[in-house]
Amino acid sequence: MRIASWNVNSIRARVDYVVSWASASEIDVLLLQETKCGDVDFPFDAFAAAGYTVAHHGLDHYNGVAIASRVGIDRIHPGFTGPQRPPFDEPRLLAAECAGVRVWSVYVPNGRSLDDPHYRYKLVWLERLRAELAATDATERRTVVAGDFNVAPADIDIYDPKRWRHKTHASAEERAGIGHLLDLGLRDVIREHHPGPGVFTWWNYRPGQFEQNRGLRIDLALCCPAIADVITGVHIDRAARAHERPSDHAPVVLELTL
DNA sequence: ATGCCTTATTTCATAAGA
Repeated sequence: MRIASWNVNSIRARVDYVVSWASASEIDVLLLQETKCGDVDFPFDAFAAAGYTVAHHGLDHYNGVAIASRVGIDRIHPGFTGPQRPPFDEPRLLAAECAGVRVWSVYVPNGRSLDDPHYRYKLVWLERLRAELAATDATERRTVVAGDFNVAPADIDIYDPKRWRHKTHASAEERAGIGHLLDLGLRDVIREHHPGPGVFTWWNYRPGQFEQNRGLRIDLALCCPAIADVITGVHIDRAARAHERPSDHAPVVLELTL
């Protein structure tokens, strides 16, 4: 079974490539972030033509998350449990069950800068995600929580840590937010399978950044122990980032044997 | 010190991303 996660930076801008990539890569379950469209504008037909059923949670041209599956999908749950006051009602979280695995597509708020109100929002959002996962016994059942977490968990996840020392994505508070998710018992399987430096999932669009591998590892796949134990490979598909008119994120592919 | 690029919509400008 293959489960992938990809921040596509607008699904409508590159739906043909995303669907063809998923088919060619034999992805069974694809978690998408930043679809940047409302439900009525999501290109369901293009996915259906390739055999994927899609659950989408989007509102307008910001945020938006989806789960595309060719192995069935049910128990779809958008957002946090219960009514949410703005901005916690932004479409950034979607859970569903696919072939016996509970999958979560996650798009953590950016934070913008350490002195911006969005930074505090980001920290609270991460804590709410922790509470949501704890309430659903995420570590007790087959669970994959993947997406764009907008946090580089450690200095090794940044091409130039000094440059990011006082910026969002690298602060101790944000890293603690990720740490609390791991404290639940979830495991960072990208890092487990790729312990060395230079392992990134995002590169700035500016010229040369990708070519020189000046990136960040901010897309994560956090798995319960039962899933983490049966993962046979983790692949960050840099070819997709090298494609014409790409997303600024590369897809992360998990190969597992259930 | 700042912009570089890309997306979308309120388009020849702005907000947001990370």
